[in-house]
Amino acid sequence: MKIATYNVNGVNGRLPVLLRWLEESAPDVVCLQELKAPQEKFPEQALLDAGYNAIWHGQKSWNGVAILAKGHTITEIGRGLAGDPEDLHSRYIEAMVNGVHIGCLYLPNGNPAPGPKFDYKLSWFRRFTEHAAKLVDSKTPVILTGDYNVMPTEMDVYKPESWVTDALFRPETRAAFAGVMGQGWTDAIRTLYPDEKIYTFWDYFRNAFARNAGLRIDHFLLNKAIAGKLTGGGVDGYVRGWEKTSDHAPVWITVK
DNA sequence: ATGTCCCACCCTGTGGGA
Repeated sequence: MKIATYNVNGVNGRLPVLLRWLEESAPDVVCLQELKAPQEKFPEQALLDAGYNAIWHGQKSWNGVAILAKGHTITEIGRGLAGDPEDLHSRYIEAMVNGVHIGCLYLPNGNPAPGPKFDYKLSWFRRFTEHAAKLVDSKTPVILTGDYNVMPTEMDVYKPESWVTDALFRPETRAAFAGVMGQGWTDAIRTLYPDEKIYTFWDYFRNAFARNAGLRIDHFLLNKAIAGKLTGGGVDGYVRGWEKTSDHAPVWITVK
């Protein structure tokens, strides 16, 4: 089974890019982030025409997450994280697909830091960590994937020294990510490529993609029940070079 | 400090978020 994550940065603005990539990459399951579309403006029919069922949690202007699947039923488990009834952002949705528990997340960016947006990022991270704790030892295979807005280590940043005060790379953020990992999750892409620079995001500014000035911020976390079934993975970086493309590239893994 | 792209509204430009 091939499972992908893709921060599309506007599911309607990027629809031609999304459909072209789905056709070429043919993932079985896709987690999308940054739909930037209200619930009623999700392009359900275009995706059905491409062969993909979908569930989604939309929001006007910002955020928004979706799970797509080809040839499999998507059984929703829930949306949103427990622990803060005031949090109305659409940043989490989870479902069972083909016997795998799939969590699709869009962790807050958190800039500028410090400040209320950074506080929100860390509190969202705490709630996510509590949720992950309940899943790591499950006998059901669990994959938590999406835009974590964290570069876990210096290897994941083209120029670490210029990012140390950024919300995506501050010590508190990296510590929060390490806290989740400490529960026993496997970072699938880093496990497959322990020594390589792997990026999943390149800023629109300053010609970042051409310079390969990238960040690795889209991750797959595998629980113990599925970590041993990982067979491959990669970044569809060529998609980042297309016209009208997202600032993220799709990332995927295969599991047996 | 800058850069670029999305979305929504004040709606053919502007502002917020990333």
